Amino acid sequence: MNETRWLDADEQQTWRSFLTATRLFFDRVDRQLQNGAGLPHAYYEILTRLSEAPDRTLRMSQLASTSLSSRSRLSHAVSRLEESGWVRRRPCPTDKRGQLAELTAEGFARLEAAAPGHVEEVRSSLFDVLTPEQQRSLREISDALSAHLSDSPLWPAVADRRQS
Amino acid sequence: MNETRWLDADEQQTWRSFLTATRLFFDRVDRQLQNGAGLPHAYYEILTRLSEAPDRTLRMSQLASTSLSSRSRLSHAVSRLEESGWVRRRPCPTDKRGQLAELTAEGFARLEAAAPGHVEEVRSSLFDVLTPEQQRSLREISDALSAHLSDSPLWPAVADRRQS
DNA sequence: CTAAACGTGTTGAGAGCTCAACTATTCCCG
DNA sequence: CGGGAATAGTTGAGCTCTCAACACGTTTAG
Repeated sequence: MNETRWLDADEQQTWRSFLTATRLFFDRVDRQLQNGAGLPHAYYEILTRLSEAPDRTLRMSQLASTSLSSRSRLSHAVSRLEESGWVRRRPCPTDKRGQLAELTAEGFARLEAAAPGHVEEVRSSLFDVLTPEQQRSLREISDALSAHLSDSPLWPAVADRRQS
Repeated sequence: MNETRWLDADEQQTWRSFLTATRLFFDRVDRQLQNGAGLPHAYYEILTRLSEAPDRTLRMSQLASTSLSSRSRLSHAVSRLEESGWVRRRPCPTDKRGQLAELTAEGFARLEAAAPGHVEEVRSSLFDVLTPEQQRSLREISDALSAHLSDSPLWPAVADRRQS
């Protein structure tokens, strides 16, 4: 291992501020959804991705990657969503290993009911706080990070993790 | 309730990209710490804040607010850290309700051992990916969000939550 | 001075997430 | 074709987090 490239004072500040901002922000989003719709944000995302898919149906693995979930997490989540009746599982006709997850009418209704409160929270806690210029910057920064992080695997490799 | 102010296409993109970036990034940070030091990031932060305090000691409530933790979470966390021997609890001399949390020598050593790997992850996954200009923007954006979010309470009010 | 309100910290139940192990199916290559 | 490797998804244990309820000390107002 080489010498550690420590953070200088400026970087420290940036890092802590970023940490604080994201924690506060996502806490609010999670909480709003939990209070307002009885749904954790991860579940809301799953329902959203399903709602946008053709036939409101996706393979589990597709759903896992688009909703940034591990397979395991998704599996647990869908089980719970199935118990609640928002999602239905069906075997995949073309691949006997596969499973399809389908958003039910009840699930869609639930999502529609939850959406306004959620969007309002995102708008008021994020967009309303930033200037248009800052919004553009945030977009660029996020794109850069996403691009970099999605194709640089952690360590050698991780077993049951993320995407296909 | 008023009409929902939905997100337009541009905002949608920004929002999703932000979501993706932060999820990927914090997943990596968490995982690096978990693998490299056997510590969740929240615990690392607690140890860090203690290490910076006078006598490496803080009141539980102080520690909760500086580490962005709820009281309850902190209480559980400190219990676990105490079992591991990284932290010690002592009654507060000036307020019989209070508790002081103190970082032990072992805890400090653990933190020192964990730090290089953690910093390297933050640097390579965050700072190395952004231009100096983007780093400045990120700082401004984060400051704006933090400022806004820390003094606008959620809903009417929330019981057992965050800071003093 | 006392009673109510408030502040500080803890606890236990319930939920979600991670990790590792496992089953079942499909792919690939000799 | 046959067998090993890769892929799809699930499961259960263990851990952390949240929420609500609680216990106890402190402050404040009548």
